[in-house]
Amino acid sequence: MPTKKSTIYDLAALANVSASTVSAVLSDSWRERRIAEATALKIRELADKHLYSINRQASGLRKSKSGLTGMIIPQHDNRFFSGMAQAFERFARERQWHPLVVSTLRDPSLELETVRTLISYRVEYLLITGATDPDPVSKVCRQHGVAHVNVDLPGHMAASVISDNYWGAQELTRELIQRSRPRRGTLRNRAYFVGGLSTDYATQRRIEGFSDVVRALEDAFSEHQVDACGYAGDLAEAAVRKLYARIGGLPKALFINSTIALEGVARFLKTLPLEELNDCVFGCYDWDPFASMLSFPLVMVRQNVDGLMAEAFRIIDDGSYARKTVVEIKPELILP
Amino acid sequence: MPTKKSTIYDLAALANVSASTVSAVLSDSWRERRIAEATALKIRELADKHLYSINRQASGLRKSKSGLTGMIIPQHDNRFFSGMAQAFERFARERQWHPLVVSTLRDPSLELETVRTLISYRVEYLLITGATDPDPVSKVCRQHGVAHVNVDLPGHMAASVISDNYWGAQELTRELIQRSRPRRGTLRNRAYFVGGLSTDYATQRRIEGFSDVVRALEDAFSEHQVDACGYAGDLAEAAVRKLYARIGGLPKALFINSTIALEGVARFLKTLPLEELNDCVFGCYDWDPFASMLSFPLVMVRQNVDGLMAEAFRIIDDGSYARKTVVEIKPELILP
DNA sequence: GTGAAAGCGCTAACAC
DNA sequence: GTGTTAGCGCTTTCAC
Repeated sequence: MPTKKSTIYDLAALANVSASTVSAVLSDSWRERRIAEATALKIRELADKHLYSINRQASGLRKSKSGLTGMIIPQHDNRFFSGMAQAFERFARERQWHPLVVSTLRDPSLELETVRTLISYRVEYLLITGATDPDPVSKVCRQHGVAHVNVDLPGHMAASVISDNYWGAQELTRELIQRSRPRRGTLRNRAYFVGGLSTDYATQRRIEGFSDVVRALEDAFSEHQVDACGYAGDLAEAAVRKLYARIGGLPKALFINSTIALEGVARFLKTLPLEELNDCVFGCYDWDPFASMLSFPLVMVRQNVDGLMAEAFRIIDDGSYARKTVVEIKPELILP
Repeated sequence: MPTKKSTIYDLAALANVSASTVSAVLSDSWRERRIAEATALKIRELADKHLYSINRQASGLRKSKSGLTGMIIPQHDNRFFSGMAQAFERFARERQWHPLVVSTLRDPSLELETVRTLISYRVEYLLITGATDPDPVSKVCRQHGVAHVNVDLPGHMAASVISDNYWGAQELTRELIQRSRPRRGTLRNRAYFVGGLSTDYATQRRIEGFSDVVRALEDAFSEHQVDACGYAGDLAEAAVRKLYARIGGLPKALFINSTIALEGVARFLKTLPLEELNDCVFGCYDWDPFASMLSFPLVMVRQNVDGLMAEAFRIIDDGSYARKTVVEIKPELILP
């Protein structure tokens, strides 16, 4: 078992050729160099026999290319972002790039640090996905000439590909209101929005979509119909409990802004009798296979993970990443 | 905006010192070299001003170290593996290693190819997680002297850290049988196992745990109580539908071998009246927050992601990865 | 306290 | 058809 790694020089010595010949054979430039078939074969054999593995640190250094392409995401353990990671790998592999996915835990300083690290490894492209603070990250990338695209959350310094949150929220709200039945009591005869953070761009757009549709289809809209209580399940649970107490029961429709919020809401709903649940229409922005099987009917919005990635790669492919465009990709409504 | 990257030579020229001085200042060996505080400060300033970013291809090449540590997983978009990825990153960061997570799609040839690529980038450690065929991968790692541990699925050529599937299946089965109520009809008065692949080590162990407990607590056990129909939801759905037809209703207890199988089973169960569901006890090996909120009560097994990773890193830390030990980590039973 | 120089493993221009 | 050579950007030994 050879413990010391073999290099092209070792192979060159064994084959009685020079290192450049070995290099040419082992990359794919050997046809142009018109190297003898026999020489090539011999070198290939030796490489196999001696378990040669190219040192990409060396070849990357020499070529000023790493072959690496990176993506940062907030977290791996999340349906949406792990789906994005999966799609990212597929698109990267199609292009023979080596994908690197790293999570940055919604921490702006970790986002920056991670991107700096990726740059020090000389990644050639970078997808900034769901970054809390995309612009400083973008700045670092630009300064180092790294092609990059913002995904999911838009920035002001590079092209962005995001979900069409406004449209998705409008569709969901329309569906909820159409499915709902009139209720006694002004307060309960309304649609309500719960979850997310109003500092968050995506949440803002969804609230806009929600309120615009409510204003259009119903007689009135009040600020009290929106509670951007945060993303955590516990917060959403508390928010809905409070709402229930305030308006004296469930409203006719409830827009829940993320599956994580839905987890909390569902915990509260489990404490209520079934008849009450069947009198309210629930909607969730984001999709989960099990959520669609809960005991109450639920309209869900599924983001177009593939569409987002395809567009991000299209932008990188055609070199338009420096243009500060924002492309919005429509999500899909999933009926119960 | 400086488009050309600056090197230690550029900084050296600007600071009127040599490249080796810059290098010492920018790594952390400058105290030992007793470099003047003033020199160090000046160099730091220049580095910041000129956006210096170390070239890790070069430094790695020189030091024969990459600072990289890799993990392969079957897929990102899976609760268990994405949880593993998240934990992996945490443990790697604690050690100042740079984590690389790549998915290999349960494809043995992609597993090999990916590991070869990671090795060509000179990763220093490797976690082989859920690999379909761990031994060839292990072989490549050994040949190149890369420290590695099998995780989730065991191999024969390196240390392995896996879930205690036998124990978990026993616990789950015991719980199911204890919670179940006797049924009329021999066939329906039994516990059944559905999902997974019998070629898969984890499934085998779970079937052993299941059948051993059934034999111990019930009068009899038959091969017909087990249907390792595959992992896909559709297959599990069909399997349960067939079982339902064969035994004339739901059994008294059902062991579902993965959340993905549960998705399919739940689709079938939704077509049945609630009373029928409440007469059967359901168990799922693997955990999902929404699954625990389905309309029928469900006992779940949650694998100890943190425990698995902690053990894998312990093995790497203490250098015992070459010993072919198999460590089993107990999962946790989640009652409805 | 700092500089000079060698070399990590590879590629590519040029030579013959 | 293949060899020679000069770096890519960094670290580290040795020198003073």
